[in-house]
Amino acid sequence: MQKHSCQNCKIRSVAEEFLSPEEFIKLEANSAVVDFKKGDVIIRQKALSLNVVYLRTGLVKIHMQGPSKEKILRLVKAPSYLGIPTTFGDKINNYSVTALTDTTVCFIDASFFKMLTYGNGKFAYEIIIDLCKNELFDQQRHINQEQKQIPGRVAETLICMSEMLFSNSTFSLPLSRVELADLVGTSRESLSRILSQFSCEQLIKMNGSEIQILNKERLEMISQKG
DNA sequence: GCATTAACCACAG
DNA sequence: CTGTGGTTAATGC
Repeated sequence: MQKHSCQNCKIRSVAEEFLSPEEFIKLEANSAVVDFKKGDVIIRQKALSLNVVYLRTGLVKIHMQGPSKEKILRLVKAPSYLGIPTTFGDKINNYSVTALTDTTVCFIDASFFKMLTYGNGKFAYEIIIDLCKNELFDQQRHINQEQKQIPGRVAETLICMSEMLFSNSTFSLPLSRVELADLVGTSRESLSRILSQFSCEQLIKMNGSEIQILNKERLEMISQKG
């Protein structure tokens, strides 16, 4: 186990700004830093949940095995808490979290994390803010996926990745085609076709996992009208 | 009916 | 693993 100091941590969460020195000492005693490699499962669906995770560095996918196929719910980049809903809301994890890059996380004992929220309103408030933002984001994406056609969903996903994840019009897809399809909510084949279609129309440039957005305006139009 | 959309299958690189 | 072509089912005009 890595040695760590929570109070001196350079990537503390917003909520942690409201912790007292005593709480930091307790947090330190109730948490552990762990490194994961790309592809490692950090939180496993159907496993007992005994901790909350704080993603310190790296990128992960939150995904869920549905009745028929796998669904990627959301990509999350550090820093962020992971697994709060499933730890507070159920004993058993409702979803998995898998590393898309090498990552460093902090496991925090669930009952201790609950104690923190009982005793520190400002800490809890920041956690709630975070959860609410995520819920709004999920609702928005859910309704978009429900009501847009596949080109619109793909365009939206590409723009979202470019803006929210990489802040760059050129980026390296952290997902395979199958995973991207699971994120967009379509088949691998349909996704593949849409991408090559976008590429033909000079909306994007693509080789392998490298994507460059060439015509964002047009992509946004496609995203809008679904 | 006819056109469009998207999933499923098969196969090739 | 990924791209493409053919086929099929559902939906809308």
